[in-house]
Amino acid sequence: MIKSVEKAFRVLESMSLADGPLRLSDIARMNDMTRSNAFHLLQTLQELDYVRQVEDSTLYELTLKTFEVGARAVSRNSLISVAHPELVRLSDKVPENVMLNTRDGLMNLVADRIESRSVVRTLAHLGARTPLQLVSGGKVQLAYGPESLLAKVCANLVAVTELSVTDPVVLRAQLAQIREQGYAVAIGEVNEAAKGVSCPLRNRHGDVVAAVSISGPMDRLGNDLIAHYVALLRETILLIEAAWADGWRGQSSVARPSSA
Amino acid sequence: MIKSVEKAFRVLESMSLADGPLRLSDIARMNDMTRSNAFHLLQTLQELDYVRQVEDSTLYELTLKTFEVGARAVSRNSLISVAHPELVRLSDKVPENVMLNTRDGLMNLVADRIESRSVVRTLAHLGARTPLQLVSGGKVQLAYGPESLLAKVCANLVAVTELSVTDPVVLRAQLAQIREQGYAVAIGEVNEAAKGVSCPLRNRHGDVVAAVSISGPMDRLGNDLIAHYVALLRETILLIEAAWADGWRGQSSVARPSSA
DNA sequence: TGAATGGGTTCTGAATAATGGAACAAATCC
DNA sequence: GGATTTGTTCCATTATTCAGAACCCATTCA
Repeated sequence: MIKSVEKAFRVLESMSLADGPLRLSDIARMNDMTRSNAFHLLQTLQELDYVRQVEDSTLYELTLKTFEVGARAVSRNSLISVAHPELVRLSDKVPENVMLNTRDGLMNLVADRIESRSVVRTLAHLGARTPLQLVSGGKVQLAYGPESLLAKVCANLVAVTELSVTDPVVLRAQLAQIREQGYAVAIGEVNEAAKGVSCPLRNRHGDVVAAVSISGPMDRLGNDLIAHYVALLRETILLIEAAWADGWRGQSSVARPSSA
Repeated sequence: MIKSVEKAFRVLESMSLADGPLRLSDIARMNDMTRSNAFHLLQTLQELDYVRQVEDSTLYELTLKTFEVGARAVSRNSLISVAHPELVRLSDKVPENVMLNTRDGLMNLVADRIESRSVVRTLAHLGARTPLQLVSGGKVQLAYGPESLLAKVCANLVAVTELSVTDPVVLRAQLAQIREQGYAVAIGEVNEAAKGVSCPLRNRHGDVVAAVSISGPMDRLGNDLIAHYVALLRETILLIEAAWADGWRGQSSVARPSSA
């Protein structure tokens, strides 16, 4: 573990979590380092164009180079672009957040998200990564995923809220149920007030490669609604799967770079 | 400039540019470092969860943590979510890519993008950052931006293609014209085959804070179409500006975290 | 089959490079 | 207006990083 690299990323991450530009000494304090150390790190990050100082001030802020790099990393995923329009359509029918979840290692990733237009809504951060077993989208992927994956997840179950599953046996039971009913529900396992429903999305070979989910505040996602939402999800997923499969045949597009 | 930090980011970036998992020795070669050096860096990046080894193999690939961090960095931008639906609507009327451009330092950033459904289309990478003076969206932002910004841009003009502006005098003339006509056109300055049209987007105070653009292959964006596209862009922009201004008044939404 | 190549990983010592602390001016607080 | 706090620079010391050699494993080629 190269220490200076670790520190640099700690700085980067703490800046991304803050909600505005930060002062050098705060950054130093947040990460217990000396001011001079933080200064050198920031200097380096600045030269690399990940950080800049806000005009005529000594405050530091992130550039969007992380976004550039990150976007490049997901862009390989053609599923996202195929799914997006259908998610938008689904979002019109439902007063909740609609999300496309994929797997990234042992994490569930919110690969795309259409925000609910409701005034009271839950936050669905695009790009958010959460342990698979704690969210409905992740559970679906676990339920239909290989045993080897599940084994790894079981090896380090950590509780985030009181409702988080921490017992492998319980988890396996949940997954069995999910397979039986064909959808997953997660209730406040990451966060007390939230609830989500997910259904699996498959590729041409029938492997589950993603999950589409609807999530919102617990009190609005009553059990009576679940069946209805599951139906909507399945409808949407069928359309996405069809469009995606088409993509493989119709993939003759001559793509050339562009000018904005 | 902390060397190991610089190297770590070089590794990260080279991996994000590759189109698949890489071998250790290739990563080492690409960045001229010894294998053992590359190994240590990858080891560190792996512990930090930016990199992982693909299952049952020695290949290395990026996790999507960069995406997580990057997405968090842009999420502060409420404009994107407000603009998105309107961009989708615009995209239905035009067989080209539609983009929302903002400024990030001296770079133009593709903050959002709806892909053209045309078979022949240009690539519009979400998250792409390009020098402001080379793309239509950036030119608009320069044209209406402060002199201090322009001065900094002029201080380091670099040519990317033969058509890139490299003379400050020429650039200033272009910007004057843009201000006069109220829109910008860029022709293959980043890339020979591409062309783009952009119009400015303003906040409540009248400052230009972004540009909406339509871009596509040069031969399809004839001069006869420009006027039409400009009209469509202006229409869209008016709607976005209105919705955005509303947001400031209607910003009472109680947001709570969610479960996927 | 067996040698040979190239790859990933581990280890070690040498030397570089990162770091903390002192110092200072500028800014900020009271 | 005096007292902190802050950003930045400098320096010397030491901890850290890094190259290189050595290792094992896989694959290739003879």
